[in-house]
Amino acid sequence: MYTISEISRLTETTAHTIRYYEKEGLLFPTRTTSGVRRYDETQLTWLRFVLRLRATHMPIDQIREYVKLFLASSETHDTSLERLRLLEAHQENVRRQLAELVRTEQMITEKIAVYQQLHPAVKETF
Amino acid sequence: MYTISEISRLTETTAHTIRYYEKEGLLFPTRTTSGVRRYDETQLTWLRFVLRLRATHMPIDQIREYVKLFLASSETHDTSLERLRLLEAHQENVRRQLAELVRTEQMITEKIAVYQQLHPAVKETF
DNA sequence: CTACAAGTTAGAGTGAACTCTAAGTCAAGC
DNA sequence: GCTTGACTTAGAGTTCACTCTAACTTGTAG
Repeated sequence: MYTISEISRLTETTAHTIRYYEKEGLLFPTRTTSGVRRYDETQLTWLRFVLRLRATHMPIDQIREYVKLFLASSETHDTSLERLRLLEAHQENVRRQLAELVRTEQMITEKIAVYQQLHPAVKETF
Repeated sequence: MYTISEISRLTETTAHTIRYYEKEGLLFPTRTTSGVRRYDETQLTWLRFVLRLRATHMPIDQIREYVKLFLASSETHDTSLERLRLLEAHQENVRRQLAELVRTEQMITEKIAVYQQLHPAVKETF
């Protein structure tokens, strides 16, 4: 079981942010009798997953939605299909971002090539 | 020469945002005698470049820095090397984002595969 | 000439995601 | 027992990038 500072160090995320995520309904650490947060491996793995989703610009609202579906799932009401849909939607998003980045990377590379030649005849357009 | 609404349509950007970019020192349209903005092809091309940089999360501050260097460049003081450095820095950034996205895309694809199997033996961990 | 669409401005407001503050509690080592 | 440092909270503040408002002026079609 980890304290917040250990989790903070392990994920390179400030304790502030980790508490913020909890307040936003993304994390559920257990507490000691005196109210101190304790995180197990499952929570650590989950936080790492969340950070990955955040790094690829999935809004906190949507991540919370995913968590709520997970917690709401039961024998009588299976939410796995809805969670699958959420993941697929984000996958689509990630792929769009990828396409955008690839195009921009090419554009920058071309521009850099122009600068590197520094051929006086090359007309700079910003 | 285009009006702001034409530029807005051509770049799928609101006129509000285009004016905002001008206030932030990214755009320099000419003006009619009565003060109405007019954009030429160069400005259109440049705006498209800016939007590309923004779509890949280059901060407005850095884009402005690039513009300032461009405008400051002269026979006596060539800023092309500094501009090259800025572009290289952003290229590095774009590549980091790319790596992040590729990793996350793989992770989501794996997770989706798990959901799609819906094998009861598969232990879900969020 | 008039209507009205489209332009202008300064500056206020918004939303997302943190980020920090202040005031306090608690656990461990000396 | 005392100090130190890590933890707790509610809530305020910050940053970024827009986004909008209100009051006004200008361009154009009928």
